Amino acid sequence: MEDKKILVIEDEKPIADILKYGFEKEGFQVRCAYTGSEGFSMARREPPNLVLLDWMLPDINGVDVCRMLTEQYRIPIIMLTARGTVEDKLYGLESGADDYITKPFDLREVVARVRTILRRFDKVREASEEAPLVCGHLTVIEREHSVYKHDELLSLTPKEYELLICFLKHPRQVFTRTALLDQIWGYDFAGDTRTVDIHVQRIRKKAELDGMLVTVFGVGYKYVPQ
Amino acid sequence: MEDKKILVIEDEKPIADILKYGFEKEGFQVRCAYTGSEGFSMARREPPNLVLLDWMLPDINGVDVCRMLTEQYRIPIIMLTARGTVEDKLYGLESGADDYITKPFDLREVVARVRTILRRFDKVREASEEAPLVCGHLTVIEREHSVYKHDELLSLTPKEYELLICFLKHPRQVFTRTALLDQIWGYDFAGDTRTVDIHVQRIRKKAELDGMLVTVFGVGYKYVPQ
DNA sequence: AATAACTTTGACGATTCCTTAACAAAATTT
DNA sequence: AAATTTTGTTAAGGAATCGTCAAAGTTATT
Repeated sequence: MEDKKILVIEDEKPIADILKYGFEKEGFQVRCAYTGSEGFSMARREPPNLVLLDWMLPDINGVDVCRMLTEQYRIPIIMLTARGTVEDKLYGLESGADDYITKPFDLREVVARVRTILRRFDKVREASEEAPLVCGHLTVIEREHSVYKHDELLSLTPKEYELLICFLKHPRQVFTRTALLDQIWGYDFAGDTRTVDIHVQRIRKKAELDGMLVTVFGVGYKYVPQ
Repeated sequence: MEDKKILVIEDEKPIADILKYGFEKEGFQVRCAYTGSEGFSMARREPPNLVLLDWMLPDINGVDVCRMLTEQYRIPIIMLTARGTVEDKLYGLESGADDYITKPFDLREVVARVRTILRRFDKVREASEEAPLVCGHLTVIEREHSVYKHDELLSLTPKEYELLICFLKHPRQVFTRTALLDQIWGYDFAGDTRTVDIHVQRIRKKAELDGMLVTVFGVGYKYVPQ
């Protein structure tokens, strides 16, 4: 399901337990810390995807933990606060938290907000960060719209590029010619399905995918790594 | 782009218009209903992929509409509520809504949540369809159009593949040759029924199904596991 | 407007697959 | 037990699909 890691920093064990239970039920991996320093070291040892941070902690102020975390890592943080004044909330947000939730909270609301924030971060990372797609001797950097074959930049036409990406992103999945036409050319394409063949051949040559871009006789094509 | 259908049930026309505008800009198909009963009948006539449902409606309570919808169809619902208490939120969620959004809302957040929920629903549907079909020493992954015999990929022709799938999906059921011709070759096939025999023999060899793909003398063939 | 780049089509050979025919083997009936 | 029907097996011609090339058509660029 999901495999995002959540770190809960909360000194009231019952609340920490509720959060742990609720998020694990939704498929998250959860670890709990009961003091600020403990939480900080856990975050450093194994950076989670998101931190749920209590405002009031026995040793360090939650806001300070938040600052420490955001200074070193770019991990999204949600602050848990007792029902407070607007000033408190502003203070929390200024310290670097991405959202805040007031106690008592609705567990499903917390999960929903966590999902929203994680998704936002994924989007940002997809767009800005280099998450190259490496498939054997091919490396795709979508941000650059470029494909490298052993460090050599391939010059692909638009259709070739989209087709290749589609195959590389869905290894082993069979695509019929009409499915590829629908997906890449658009649902209103009226031409011959043999058009796909031609592009597949060109990709095979340019990207040296002869044995890996496999013909499934009578069905279509699929990309089989290795 | 996307071709998901959204149904907005909201009596305040300005809000419905904003939602319609926002989602259509993102490529969704949007239809609006201004009363609960109207919305219910629209959902029944042409089931949307997701419903945005106002909590306060002139004729029926939003929660009741939600119940009516979730009882009959498995359509995800997002409740739109005025800023309410935790109890209200819980009430809404318990009535079967998948998420709730408090007014005034940020249009982009609404779109984001809708996307999240639609994606989650797609995942669930995909997962149930994509579960590999395991039959003794054979494993079928339809998405890949591949059949494994003890981790060895079999190379099957189109007719062989379709025949095998048909047998594996209906264990112990007898198929006459004409039934198989109708189903796999098509109702307009004019050839000899012996064609089926040939393919059955080839499947027996390739998939090592000698004792399991059984001849029912004078009738046809059936697959008997074990 | 002219050029270049890309996409699409048509044709033809190569490959794979399907079907038929013929005969042997097995099961059922006479 | 012989005859008849049904099924298993093999081989080969024919049909469908695919790979490839060249060229025409389209779109973008200069």
